[in-house]
Amino acid sequence: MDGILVSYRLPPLNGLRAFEAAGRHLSFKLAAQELSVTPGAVSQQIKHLEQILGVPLFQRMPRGLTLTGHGEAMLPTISDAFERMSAAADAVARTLPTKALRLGVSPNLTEDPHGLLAKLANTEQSPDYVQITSTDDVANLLSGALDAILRPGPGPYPGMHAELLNLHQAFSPHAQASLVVWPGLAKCREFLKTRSLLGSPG
Amino acid sequence: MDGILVSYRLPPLNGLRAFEAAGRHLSFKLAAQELSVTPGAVSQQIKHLEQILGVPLFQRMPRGLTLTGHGEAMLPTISDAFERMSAAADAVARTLPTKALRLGVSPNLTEDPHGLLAKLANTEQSPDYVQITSTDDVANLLSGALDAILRPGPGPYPGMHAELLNLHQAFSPHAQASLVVWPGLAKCREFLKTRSLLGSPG
DNA sequence: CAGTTGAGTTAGATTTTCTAATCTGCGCGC
DNA sequence: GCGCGCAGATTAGAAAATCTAACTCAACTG
Repeated sequence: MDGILVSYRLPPLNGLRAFEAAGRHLSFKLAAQELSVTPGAVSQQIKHLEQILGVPLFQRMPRGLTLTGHGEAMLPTISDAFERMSAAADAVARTLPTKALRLGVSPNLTEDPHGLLAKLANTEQSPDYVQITSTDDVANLLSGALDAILRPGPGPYPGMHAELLNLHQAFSPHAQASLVVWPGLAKCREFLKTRSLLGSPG
Repeated sequence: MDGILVSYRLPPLNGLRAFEAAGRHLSFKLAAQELSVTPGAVSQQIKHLEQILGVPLFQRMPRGLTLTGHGEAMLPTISDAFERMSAAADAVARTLPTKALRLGVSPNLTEDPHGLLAKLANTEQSPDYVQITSTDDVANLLSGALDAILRPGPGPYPGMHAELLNLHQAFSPHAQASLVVWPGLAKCREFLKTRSLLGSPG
């Protein structure tokens, strides 16, 4: 009958996440891209958060965003808190979700005249520790469906570990490509082996 | 075509919330109580989180819980991050969600022989700044449906601002009651007025 | 002035999350 | 030693949160 339990008040966490991304980009559109949803979803989440808090966080202009004083006051702490959570979770999470590194390769790179992809996928040069999929979509990293992605060009990929490689036997039409992985996987054996199969640091 | 956007990886936030509460209480049941859900929901959320992270966070015994090494490593940082978020949001949130203080009064106190409740609710002594509901349920505070709750007995109400009052014209059968509010509302005008109407510091 | 861009809004679909009921294993008291 | 109670697991189905898709609006662009 006794022992009333309460804890600190917490606004909707997904709304906070949307706020944090939108505040960082100062754009609902970019935030939506980062979160792999539509801008409308971000708009709704943030509107909901603002209703709960009772204060507006953004000043909407027909084109672009500004943080209100409240938003500006809140953003650094929220960003920081998410970063800490992310770091804590990464430190604990199993480094490799499966026994093999699940690698997505950009379709632009699969026009492969030298068969490097095929080698990676099928020959003894590509043992069990790498699984290849033909995809370009960074969302696969975010969702955890893939561990790494190989894409032409240098990036940037803020928040991820990305290495620009000189591909060993050039994938046409690109000589260089970025190998992008979760930061936590940058030192894992499967990643290092795969990297050396693909090329050398550029 | 360019401008790939990624951010830090983040496990399911609601799962983290459940983990944090369960880790603090070392009990799914108490965590569920704190979060105003059933223990089954907590169990599911945490199982999901463990699947995403790829590591177990709790060691389940038929009776009671233990944190695994991973859980123990993660808990302090996660708790800390939630506290920071909560503080940042509280600092920014409007102190009073509506113009009136929405007060819940324990049904145990409504057997009110002296009509103080009625006075509060209906007479000129209770102006527009207080709205009374007959309820006991702390979940109404957590959900934001109410701003304050008056309950017999001393608490404790960890994380909330609670004041033990000697009720002015004793509510039967209790002479003392706790006025429990969100910490952010402890200094607001409507709260102070309502408190003085109810009683004096005990 | 037409075209583009970014944000708001809505209804309906989808997915997530919760509940309620049942099951399991262990400790405790009688 | 043997029910009884307690805490957690599990499930199907219900409920709620969230997302999308389509459209609107306002301002900047050339």
